[in-house]
Amino acid sequence: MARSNSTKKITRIQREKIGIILDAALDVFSNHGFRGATIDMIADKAHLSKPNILYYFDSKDKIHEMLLSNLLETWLEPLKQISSTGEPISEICCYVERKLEMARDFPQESRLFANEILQGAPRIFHALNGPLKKLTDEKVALINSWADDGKINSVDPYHLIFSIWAITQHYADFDVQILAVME
Amino acid sequence: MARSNSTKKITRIQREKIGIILDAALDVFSNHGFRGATIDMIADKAHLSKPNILYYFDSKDKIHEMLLSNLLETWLEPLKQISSTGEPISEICCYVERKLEMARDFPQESRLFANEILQGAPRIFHALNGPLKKLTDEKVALINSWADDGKINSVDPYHLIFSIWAITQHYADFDVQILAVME
DNA sequence: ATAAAAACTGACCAGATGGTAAAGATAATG
DNA sequence: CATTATCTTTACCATCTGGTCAGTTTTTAT
Repeated sequence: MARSNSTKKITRIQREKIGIILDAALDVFSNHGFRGATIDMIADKAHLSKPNILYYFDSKDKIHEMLLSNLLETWLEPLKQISSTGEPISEICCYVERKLEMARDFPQESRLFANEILQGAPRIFHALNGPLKKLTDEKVALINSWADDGKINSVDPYHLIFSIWAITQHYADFDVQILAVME
Repeated sequence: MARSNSTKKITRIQREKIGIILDAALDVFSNHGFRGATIDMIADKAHLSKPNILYYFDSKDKIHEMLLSNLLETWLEPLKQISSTGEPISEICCYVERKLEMARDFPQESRLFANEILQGAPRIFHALNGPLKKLTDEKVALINSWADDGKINSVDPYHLIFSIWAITQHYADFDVQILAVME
C-alpha cells in the first residue's frame, strides 16, 4: 500500500497523486479550517474519489499534519535569513519584505497557519514552543545586541517581531475584510 | 414558545438563559470556529440540555448570528469615536488605545470575528461591505483632510487603519503563538 | 388553588462524515 | 504475454450532529 513506511520507494503515480491531494487539501483546509473541511471536498477538488484519497493518506488528520509540517519550513525561512553580519536596518527591512512577499505569494498557507493558531494550535503547538521559539529567541538576542552596540535605537525585539508578523499576515488572513472595505 | 417574534415580551427566565447560552456559545465558537463548535459543547458549558438550547434559539446558526450582530456594534464603536473636531495625532493615538483595550478585554470576541473573516465572512460579509465600509470611508476622508490641511504627514489612510487593526487584534487572535514564543 | 403558559427532558430521526472491505481495473515487470 | 503489485471504485458501516416531538415539570397569573 502507498501509505507504508517512509523507507519504501515512491512510484510516479504516488508522487503525482500525493501532490494533487495536498494542493486540493491546502485549498480546502485554508478556506474552511480543519473541522469545516471534509474529505469529500478535498476529493472533489482533487478529482479523486474519497477512498482513493484515503489510499494515499491514512486519515484526514494525516493530510493536515503533512500540510502543516511542509508549511513550517517555509514559514521559518524568512526569519532564519536575518544575518548577524549584515547591516541592522537593512536586515530588518529585508525581513519585512520577505514576509510580505510570502503573504502575497502563499496566502493559503498563511490562512492554514492562522486557522491552526486561532483554534489553540492543537496540532502544531510543539513547533511553536520548539523550533519557532528557539529561532525567535536567537533573533531577539541579535536585535538586542545591535541596540547594545548603538547600531539601532533600543526597542523591544519581541514586539517588533510580533508587529511584523501581524501586519504582513493581516493582508493574507483578512483579505476578505480588506477587499470588502476597499471595494 | 420563546423563539417567537421580537415584539413578544421576554420573561425573566428567557433573559437569563439567553445570556447564559450566548456566553457559553461565545466561548465555544471563538475557540473552535463555527463548524468546530457543536450544540452539545455549548449545552455542556451552559449546563443546559441540547433541546433546551434549541428551545431558545431556532438553530445553531441563529446563535452564531446573534453573537456576530452583538459583536458588530462593539466592534465599530472605537472607530466611530474618532472625531473630526479633535487634535489629529491624539485622535489617532486614542483610537489605537481603544482598540488595544478591546483586544485585551474581549479576546473571545476578537477570535470569533477572526474565525468568521478567515473563512470568507460568509455570515457577515454584508456588514463589512455596508456599515464597516461606510464608517471606514468616512474616517479615511477625515484623515485625508487632516493631511490636506497640513496637520499630519501624508499617509495612506486605509493602510494606516489596516495596520492598527492588524497589530491590535494580533495579540488576541494569535495569543497562543505569542505565549508559546515568550514562554 | 388551579388553570394556563412557559420551561424542560428523553427518546428519537435523518443526513453528513470519517473510514473500511473487497473486488475490479490499470500499470509495471519478468 | 502473464503475473504481480499498484491503483481505483462500489458498496458499505459507525458515529456524530443538528434538529424534532410528545409529553412532563415548573412557573406565572387569576
